[in-house]
Amino acid sequence: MKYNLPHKTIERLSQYRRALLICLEKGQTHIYSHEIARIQHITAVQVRRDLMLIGYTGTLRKGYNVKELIELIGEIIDSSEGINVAIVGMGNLGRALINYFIGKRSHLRIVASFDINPDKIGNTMSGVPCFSIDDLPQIVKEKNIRIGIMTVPAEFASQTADLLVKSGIKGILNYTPKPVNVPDDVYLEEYDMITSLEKVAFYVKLNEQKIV
Amino acid sequence: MKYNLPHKTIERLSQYRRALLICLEKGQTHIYSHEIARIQHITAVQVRRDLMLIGYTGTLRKGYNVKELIELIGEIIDSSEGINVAIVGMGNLGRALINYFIGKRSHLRIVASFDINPDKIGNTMSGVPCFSIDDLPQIVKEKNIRIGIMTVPAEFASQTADLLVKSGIKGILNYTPKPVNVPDDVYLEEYDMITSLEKVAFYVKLNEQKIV
DNA sequence: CTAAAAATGTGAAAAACTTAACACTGTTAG
DNA sequence: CTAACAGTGTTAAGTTTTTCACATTTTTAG
Ligand SMILES: NC(=O)c1ccc[n+]([C@@H]2O[C@H](COP(=O)([O-])OP(=O)(O)OC[C@H]3O[C@@H](n4cnc5c(N)ncnc54)[C@H](O)[C@@H]3O)[C@@H](O)[C@H]2O)c1
Ligand SMILES: NC(=O)c1ccc[n+]([C@@H]2O[C@H](COP(=O)([O-])OP(=O)(O)OC[C@H]3O[C@@H](n4cnc5c(N)ncnc54)[C@H](O)[C@@H]3O)[C@@H](O)[C@H]2O)c1
Repeated sequence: MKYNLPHKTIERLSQYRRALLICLEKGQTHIYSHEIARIQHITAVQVRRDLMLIGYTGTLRKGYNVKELIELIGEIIDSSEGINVAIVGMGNLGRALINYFIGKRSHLRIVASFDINPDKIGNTMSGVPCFSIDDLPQIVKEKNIRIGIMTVPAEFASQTADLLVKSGIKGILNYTPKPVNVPDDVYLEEYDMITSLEKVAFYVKLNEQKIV
Repeated sequence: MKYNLPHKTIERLSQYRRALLICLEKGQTHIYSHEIARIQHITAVQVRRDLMLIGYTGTLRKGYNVKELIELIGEIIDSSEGINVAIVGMGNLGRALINYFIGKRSHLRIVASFDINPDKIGNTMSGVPCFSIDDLPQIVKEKNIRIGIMTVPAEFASQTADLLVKSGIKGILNYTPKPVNVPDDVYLEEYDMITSLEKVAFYVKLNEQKIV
C-alpha cells in the first residue's frame, strides 16, 4: 500500500462508493465534489481532499467520472481476492445482517455462520450455512475466513472473541455491547447502538437548551 | 449546559457508563482510569482528560467512584425528563433493535413503532405498539416523541425522514444505507454496517501487507 | 520517618483532521 | 474574442483531539 490514508478518509471512501453506486445505477456518469459532499453532509473541500489523497483527478467543469472513481476506490480499500467473512450468533441481529449484506459487495463474502443452538445449526439462510460453534476453528481454516462478525449474547462476547482469534481470524466486528480484547495483529471494530442513540439524545437536548 | 464537550468525549462518556454499569453490577465500587482505558481500548490519559472535562475528581490512589461517576455522566448526557423514541420500519432490524434497547436505559423510552404493512400494525413487541405510518404525525405529537430511528427499506429513506421532520421530531438515527437530508435544527446520525465491515477488511488487508 | 511506588490532574506539545484561500483551467454568454 | 463563471487541486492556516510530561498526593515498605 503506497498510501497512508487517514482513518476518517477510509470511512468516507466507503461512503462515497455507496453513493456513487447509486448514481451509477441511475445512469449518472459524472458527479461534482459538492454533490458528493451534500449527500454525505460534509464539505466539497473535504471530498476533493480525500480524492487528492488517493490520487484521483477529475475533469475540470465536469467533475468526477462515477465509474472510474468507484473502481479506484475499490482498488484502494478492497483486497483484490476478496475476503471471507463469518457471522457468529444467528439471532435477530445476525439474521438481519446476513439479509442486508448478502450480494451487496462482491469482495465481502459471508461464507458461514455459527450458533450454539441445535435448532439453527444445519440451516441455510440467504445461501449462508449455519455451523456449530464447536466446528468454528476447523471451518475458519477450511474456508479461509479472515473476518468475524460477533452477534452473540453479551455474556459470550469474550469467549467468542477468544475463539475467533485462536482460530486465526484477523479482523473482528463486534456488535455485542461488551468490549472484547484481542491481540495487536487482529483489527477490532466495535459498535453499540445505544451509544449512537445516546449521542442523538444528547444533541437533541443541547439544541433545545440553546433555543431556550 | 455549562460544558462544551468534544463530540468524541460524548461518545466515550456513553461507553464509559456502559462499562461502569457492568462494574456496578459486579459490586465493584472504585475503578482506575487505566482500567476504564483498557476496557475501551484507549489510553488512561484520555479517560482522565474526559473526566476532567466533565469536572469529576477521583480519589488519589483509589480511582473513581463507580456509582458517582455513573450518576454524573447521566446528569451530563441524559435529559432529566428522559426522551421518547420511535422506531420506523418493523422488519428484521427494527425488531432486533427493540429487543435490544428495551429496558436498557431508563431515560430512552421507545414508546412506539411504525410500519406500512397491515400485518404488523396493531401488534405489540416487547411492550411497544406498532402503528400505521399514516398515523405517525399524530402519534408523535400525542406521545411527545422527539427521536426517530429509521429501519425502513432504503428506497423509503428520504420520505420517511421528511415525514419525521414534518411531524416535529428533533433527532434521527438513520440505519438505512441511504443518506437523508434534514434541516439544521434536527440532529442526524447515520450508520451503515457495510462501512464498518469495509473498514475492518481494509485494515486486515493492510496488516497482511505490512507483514509481507 | 523517609523513600519509592502508584495513582490523579493538567498545561503544553504533538498529531490528526478540516477549512480557507486561491491559482488554475475549461466553458459559456455576450 | 473575451470576460465572467464554475469547477478542480493544493498549500497553508486553523481547529480539534490526543498524547506527553510532570507536579501533586496518598499509600506502602523499609
Ligand atoms: N438486537 C439488536 O439490535 C442489537 C443491537 C446491538 C447489539 N446487539 C447485541 O447483539 C447480540 C445479539 O443480539 P440478538 O438480538 O441477535 O440476540 P439473540 O438472542 O436473538 O441472538 C443470539 C444468538 O446467539 C446464539 N448463541 C448464544 N450463545 C452462543 C455461543 N456461545 N456461540 C454462538 N452462538 C451463540 C443464540 O443461539 C442466538 O441464536 C447481543 O449481544 C445484543 O446485545 C443487539
Ligand atoms: N438488516 C440489517 O442488518 C441491516 C443493516 C443495516 C442496514 N439495514 C437497513 O435497514 C433497513 C431495514 O432492514 P431490514 O432487514 O429490517 O428490512 P426488512 O425488509 O426486514 O424491514 C423493513 C420494514 O419496513 C416496513 N416498511 C416498508 N416501507 C415502509 C414505509 N414507507 N414506512 C414504514 N415502514 C415501512 C416493511 O413493512 C418492513 O416491515 C433497510 O434499509 C436495510 O438496508 C439493515
